[in-house]
Order: sequence, then C-alpha cells, then structure tokens
Amino acid sequence: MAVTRRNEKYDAIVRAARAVFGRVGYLTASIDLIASEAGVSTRTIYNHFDNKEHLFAEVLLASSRQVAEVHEAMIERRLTNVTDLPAALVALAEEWNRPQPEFDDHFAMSRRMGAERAHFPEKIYQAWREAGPWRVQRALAERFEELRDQGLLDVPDAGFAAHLFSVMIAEVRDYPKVVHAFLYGYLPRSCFECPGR
Amino acid sequence: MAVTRRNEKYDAIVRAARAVFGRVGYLTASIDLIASEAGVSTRTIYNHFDNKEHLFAEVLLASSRQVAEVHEAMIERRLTNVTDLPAALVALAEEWNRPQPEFDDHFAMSRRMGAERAHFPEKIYQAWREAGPWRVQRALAERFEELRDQGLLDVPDAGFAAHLFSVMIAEVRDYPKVVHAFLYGYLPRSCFECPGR
DNA sequence: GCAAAATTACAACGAACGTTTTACATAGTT
DNA sequence: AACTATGTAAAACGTTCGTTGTAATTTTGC
Repeated sequence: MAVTRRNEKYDAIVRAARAVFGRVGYLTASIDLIASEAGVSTRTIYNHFDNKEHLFAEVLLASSRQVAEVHEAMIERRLTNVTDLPAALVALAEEWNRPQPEFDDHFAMSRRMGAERAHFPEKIYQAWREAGPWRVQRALAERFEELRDQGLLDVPDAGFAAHLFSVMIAEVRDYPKVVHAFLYGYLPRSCFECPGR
Repeated sequence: MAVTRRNEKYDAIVRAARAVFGRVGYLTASIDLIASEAGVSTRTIYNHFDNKEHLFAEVLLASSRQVAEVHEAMIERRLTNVTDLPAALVALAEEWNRPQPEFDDHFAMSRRMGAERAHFPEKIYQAWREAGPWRVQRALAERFEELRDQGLLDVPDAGFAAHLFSVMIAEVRDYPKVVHAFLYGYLPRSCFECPGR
C-alpha cells in the first residue's frame, strides 16, 4: 500500500487517538485534543471516521490484535523447551509487563475497559475481549497443557490456571513471589500428607 | 441525632449519589440525575455540598469506612479458630463477594477507581485506598500471620500473601479453585523434592 | 495545466453540564 | 403570627463537546 497523504493522515489520527484514549479515557478524550495531537483538523477526522465511537473501536481492535500476536509469540518463546519452570514463568511475567513505548497506549486503554464499558456498545467490549485477553489466555492455557503433559505442571484445568496466572501478574508486581505462590502455594509442605487433600 | 428534614435530605442525596456514581461513573453522573434520584432539587445539593467533587469524596470515604469495618469483622470471624483452612478461605471469599444490596453501590464505585482517578484530586484516591482496600488487607495480613504462627500457613510475607489473595478472589470467581491454587499451587507434588526448591 | 481529492480553518449548531441566581413555598421554632 | 432555616422550581450563565457546513487552500494524478 503506497504511502499517500490520506494514509499518513489516517495513521496519525489512529496513533494520536490511541495515546489520548489511553491517557484520559474514552469520555474525556475530545476530538479537538486528538486532532491537535495528530496534527490534523477535526474535519479530517470526520473524513476518515463516522464518529468518535467508530474511531475508538477501530483503534482498540487494531491494537488489540497487534498486541495479542506479540504476546502469543512471547508465550511460545518463553514456555517452549522449558528447563527451569520458575525462571521461565518469572521471565514471561517480566517481559509481559515490561514497559514498551509502542504498546503503552494500548495497555492504558485496556486497563480502562472495565470501568468504561458502559460508555460504548457492549459489542465493542466483547470484540476487544475476544481479540485481546481471551486470545492470549487461550495460548497460555495451551502451553500450560503441554507443560502438564511433560509433568512440569499439575493443572487439572489449564484454562483456569491461565486465567489466574494472567490476573496475578497483571495486578501484583513482585513476579518472583507471584510465581513462587503460583507454583508452590502457601500450605506448609507437611500438610500435603494431611487428610482432606 | 434527631431526624430533621435537613438530615433526611442529606441522607437521600448521599444514597442517590452513591448509586449514580457507582452505576455510571464520576464523569457521567450528573447533578441533575443525582438530584432526581434523591428526590431533591439541584439547588438543595449545593446547599449541602460545595460542589460535585466534594459530594463524591464524602460519599466515597463514608462508605469505604463502613464497608471496611464489615470486612474486618468478616475476616476476624472467618479466620479465627480455624479447623478447616481451605473451607474457611472459601467461605471468606464467598462472603466477601456475595452480593449485598447495601454495599453494591460502593463496590461499583470502587471498581471504577483505577480508571477514574485522573478525574479527581489524587488525595481522594489515596484517602480511599487508605480507608478501604489497604485497611482490609492489613487485617487479612494479620490473620495470615496468626495462621502462620499456628502452622497452618507458610507465609514468609503475610502482607504480600494478603494482597495476592484479595486480588485473586476479586478477579476470579471460582473460589474453591482459587483457594486450592492459593494453598497448593500448581507444581506437581513430586517436584517438592527437586533441586532448586 | 487542470480537475479531483483531500485538508485546513473556522464558524455554527444543538446538547449537556456544573453551578449560581431568584422568587416563592414549606417547615420548624419561639 | 412572626421569623428563620431550608427546600423547590426554573431560569440563567459560561463552558465544553461532538458534529456538520462552508470556503479556501493544498496536494495528487493524469
């Protein structure tokens, strides 16, 4: 696709919109501000997008797919041919949450989704869930299943464990401790022989 | 304190504000809507509160303290004289997240705090953190320490474990599985004798 | 060079909002 | 009944916002 002025403007709008939506949220993000940061006029934004909501949806879904692909590759790389599982999980968590300028805007948008979902159609929210979080969790669950088959993990429900792990590393920042808890739990070891287990 | 018309109106405003802030968020919650649900005029709201932000802060902090007291008592009740720890933790998680009409509005407000914090002064956010989540987590950490002293938990860092547990039960809804993972982890049991542990 | 496409700049529109003003009504107290 | 405190209803004010219209300008393609 040739670089044309029209494409340039489109890209600039998408980029600026992602930054502004991520920074101040859907409602507070004004078309004026987005236009200013994109270096275009508001009229131009409306030449490319029907309205604010369509802009939001397009920006959100495009970056969700992009980020999901990166995360899937990351999971593949980190959890294949594992020799030291704790270290691999810590490395995955660290890489997963490492600040990356090109994705920071997207993550900022994502972190707001729960609170802002009532402000746009539910199908946008669901499309994001499908394109982003769920897709990545499925990839993680598949890896967990393989690790289970290799005897490295004891996960009766890999999907649940994947969901739990992603919640833990998203919300709690000390990854060595998180991974340790994920693998070993907090029950004293002598209790593994206790009745009820 | 005698029930006066003024107190009645104040209470009605606070109650309606909590519901509206929780339902649609700080920005979208209009004074008109709150007044309508409270059954007062907007003028009356300004007779009681300087502005929208003060209303929000007062509503938020009052209910945070109230809910924290309930949670502290709950933790005390559920994690004292424990005979079956897994069952006690599951019961705590279930009670913690059980729908309670009188607190639903508060929890809805709380769930939005992360995304909405940029819209009001940071000190409101921090005051909420102190009056609510942190306070409850400290109570939970103290309980975990006692359970550790009783040999029922192996928690080197009770504060961390408390934080992790509260994140887990807040974000993941299958409490038996969550508690199982929290206590036992996902490492196969034979690996507890592996090197590197 | 010319026509078409795209953009800019700006004004305009209608709506929504937080807040204040104003006049009148209601409630409580003495 | 008189006075004070409080509430109501509605208008007004200033601001912000999403969106559209319009004329002029710039860029692109032939």
